[in-house]
Amino acid sequence: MFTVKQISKLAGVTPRTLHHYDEIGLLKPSRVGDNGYRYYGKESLLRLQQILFYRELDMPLDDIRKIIGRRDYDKLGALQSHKVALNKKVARLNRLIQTVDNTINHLQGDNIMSERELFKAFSEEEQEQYALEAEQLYDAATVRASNKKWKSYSAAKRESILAEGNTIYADMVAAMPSGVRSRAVQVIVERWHKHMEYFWTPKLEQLVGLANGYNDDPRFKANFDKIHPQLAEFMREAVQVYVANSRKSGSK
Amino acid sequence: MFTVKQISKLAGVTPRTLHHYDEIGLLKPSRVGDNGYRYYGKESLLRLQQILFYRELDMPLDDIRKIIGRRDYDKLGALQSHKVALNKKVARLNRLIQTVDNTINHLQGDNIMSERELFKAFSEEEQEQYALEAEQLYDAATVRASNKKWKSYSAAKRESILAEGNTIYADMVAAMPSGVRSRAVQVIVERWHKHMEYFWTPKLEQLVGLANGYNDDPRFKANFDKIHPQLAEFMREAVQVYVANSRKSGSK
DNA sequence: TTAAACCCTGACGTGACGTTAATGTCAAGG
DNA sequence: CCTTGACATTAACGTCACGTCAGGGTTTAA
Repeated sequence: MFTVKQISKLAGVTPRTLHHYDEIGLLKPSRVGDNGYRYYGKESLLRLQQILFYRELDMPLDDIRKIIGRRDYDKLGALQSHKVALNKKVARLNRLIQTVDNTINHLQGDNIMSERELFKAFSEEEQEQYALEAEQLYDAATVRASNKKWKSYSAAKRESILAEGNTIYADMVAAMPSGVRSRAVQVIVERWHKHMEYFWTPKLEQLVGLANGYNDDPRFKANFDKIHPQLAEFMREAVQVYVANSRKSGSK
Repeated sequence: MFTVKQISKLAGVTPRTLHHYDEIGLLKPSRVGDNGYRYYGKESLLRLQQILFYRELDMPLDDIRKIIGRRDYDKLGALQSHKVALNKKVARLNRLIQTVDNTINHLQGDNIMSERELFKAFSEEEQEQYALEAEQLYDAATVRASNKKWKSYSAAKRESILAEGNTIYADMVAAMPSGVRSRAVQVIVERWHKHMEYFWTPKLEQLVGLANGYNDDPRFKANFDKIHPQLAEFMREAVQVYVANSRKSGSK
């Protein structure tokens, strides 16, 4: 059993916040002493953690109460979606950072920025339009086929394939400054294209969908962010250029 | 010249917000028509962008006004620090994501979590306490010496040193799952120790300070986060173990 | 037994707008 | 010229998540 002060220290909130949460019925103490003191148990801790996650995503306390108050409330599912939401926040912040960079260059006269560009990272919108596309790409059949191919390799082979992948992404990060259209980057995209065939043999258009998936699908995005916060986004643009070019030269 | 509605669409704020900013003298229109209409010019856009960046970092509007109102206000410098602050936010979110993962495992019974762990990503604290130490480490003399040594290398040599560094950090990320005390990690720390001598020859204790610097100094931290969001923190712990062990075996 | 450190309940304050109301302005089409 | 609809204005009260007193009781360690 913890007192308000103890909880407040643990969770980084003030006692007043706990009073407030009690008042509005969001987090009631497990037990109230005869002296009126609030005592919280371990379940309260877990519930408070959930509340803080939702609050982190700017949800009104009233809505939070409604959600975690439902008797069929699914803790695990909620945590999964917290992760997705937090990843989106990270993506947004990364776009903001990109905008800061652009603005710095803009002020130094190195590039020009339209009015829209100045703010495009702030306004949400224009996200998720690729969601359907990605959904379609990662359908059950594709995933099954891809898994099968992967499992057919020896452990050593798998190691070396993963290593090759890491090298490609590392090279890509190194080449980022030269821009998505640069020869250097496009050569790496080609290596990446070849590399993908260890998993499945994508058609040219599917490459774009795959690169979109790197951005939209949290499973991938998180891993890419570890390498470089702008890598997924950069890859998407680079692959678009690559596919556009390949089509031109390939179809004549 | 833009009207309130136009600005609001561009920047993703409501007209009411612009009214409010006018009221409190944070962002006044470039011109007010005879009809009382507010008209904003391009300078206003840039100023609004700055305001939104500060707001993104949860700064009170009153403070924002004071800062950008100063006549020696440095736009570029501000943007630089926006970047640092945004990167800190990203790092925090990554820690939160890590906590979500841990909690998921915890609920599935795969690991146990202390009360502190449940919340450690929320509470800020335990950042920056090494600030002084780091300050001391990066004093002018050290930095000068380090720069001098670095400049004495040929361009090719520098390239290869940087590459070696990248390899070490990549290997470190790969070895993270085995824990800070594992043989694998400690061997890599030793390689890192050797590697550092290209820059200067740190005394054993200074290694700890250096690794702390990776966490505390935003210049380094941002770069480490690009490789892996927990790398800087992991290095700090690993180096502490390394130094403790070296002292034991070295001094007998 | 006394001080320090904790607890309680009101109740009002605050910051950044949202919302509503009542009213004026402008551009386009009939 | 007149209407209509989308814009603009000011004024003023509402909201949300607490912060901040004020006034008073309780617990613990010296």
